[in-house]
Amino acid sequence: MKVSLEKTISKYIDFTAEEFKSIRDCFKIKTLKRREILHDINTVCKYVYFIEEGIIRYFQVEDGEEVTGQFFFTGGWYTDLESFLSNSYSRQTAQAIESTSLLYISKQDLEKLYKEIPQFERFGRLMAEQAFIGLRKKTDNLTLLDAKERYLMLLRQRPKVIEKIPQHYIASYLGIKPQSLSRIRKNLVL
Amino acid sequence: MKVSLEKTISKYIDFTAEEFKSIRDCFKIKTLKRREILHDINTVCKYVYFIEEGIIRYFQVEDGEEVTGQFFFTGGWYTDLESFLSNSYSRQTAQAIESTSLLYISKQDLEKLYKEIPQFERFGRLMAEQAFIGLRKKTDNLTLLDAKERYLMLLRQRPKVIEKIPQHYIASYLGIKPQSLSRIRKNLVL
DNA sequence: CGTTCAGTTGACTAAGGTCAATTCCCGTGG
DNA sequence: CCACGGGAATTGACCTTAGTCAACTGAACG
Repeated sequence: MKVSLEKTISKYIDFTAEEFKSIRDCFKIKTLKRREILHDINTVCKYVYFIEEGIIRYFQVEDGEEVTGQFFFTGGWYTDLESFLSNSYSRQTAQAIESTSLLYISKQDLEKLYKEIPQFERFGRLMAEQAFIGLRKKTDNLTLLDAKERYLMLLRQRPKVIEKIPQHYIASYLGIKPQSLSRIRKNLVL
Repeated sequence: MKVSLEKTISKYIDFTAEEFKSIRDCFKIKTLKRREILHDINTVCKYVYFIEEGIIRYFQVEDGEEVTGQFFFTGGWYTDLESFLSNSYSRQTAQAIESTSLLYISKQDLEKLYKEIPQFERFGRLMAEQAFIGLRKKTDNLTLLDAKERYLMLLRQRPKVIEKIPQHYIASYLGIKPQSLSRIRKNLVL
């Protein structure tokens, strides 16, 4: 089921029907098939994407090997913030894990909303704060837990990742190799 | 040398002299001696701190062992964002590495500024965005590089950390043991 | 169907950890 | 100002966790 942009934003700020209209008018629609690329490494990420339905992952490549950084599900937001803010070339690739429908907004339009709708700046702040807190959770797990504990934490806190995502992507997200994840899972079952 | 709050904020937003007065009036002064605790684990972090001069680190404890998460220098900002925003008990401790003078603002006063000075909300957004990007750099290094590469990256990108911070804190920040860092440094010199 | 790629398993390797002894340095008290 | 005590850093020997390489199985898709 598609998630509504209006409902999602209204959880954070209040706005009138006209205000929402001018918000909604800034977003365009895009759909991706399974495995299609949303934006590629070495290009500037020019948009912020809202996931109406589907799953996006991003990954970086190190020594010829994909390292998955994060998974974003229905109702979530994706951008490469550094590339988006500074117009620098992105060092990550974003890809649909299953067929995905997105709404996306350009930097110009986002800045227009920041100016025109005072509380939208607040929305931007709240999103950035939540993104920071989410990333802190990932970093804390990486620095404080070993591989098995990280897997169990993911299982407990984000079971949807375990259900929906191919195991070799999960392995690289956890900072281990697919073989190691396979062994961890084997030892849990026995 | 102390860094000015006014100059620091004015890099991000414009404000009048009166507006800055009401900003400045929200901050109180605090000084810490070397090794003094700024805020402790299992307490709510009620303030955002601006470092006029000095160095703060925060650490978490796992299996009885301190794991340093980050170092903050003169001109930087510190808070436990998750604890601050949700009034939850902090899982980290912040401590002065050398004698440090701080300005700090409460949540009430910060929210007052967000309401009274429209562009201050923008300042909050920009700070949160920069915090996110900084944390991404740390996380990327942890997931993409091995211990030696992480040390070299730190040496290249933040030499001040290497100069000013005791080595066993740097080790845990890099996700390794002091003995391993000592060996990495030894191998570089030879 | 057959090809391809994900996942599993086994044998071995390597990066970094652990334990312990030693040296070094620096802050504190006499 | 100096001496000393204790934590920081170093080093060696050995261990553990996760990685590597390779073979095999299985499911999915064209």
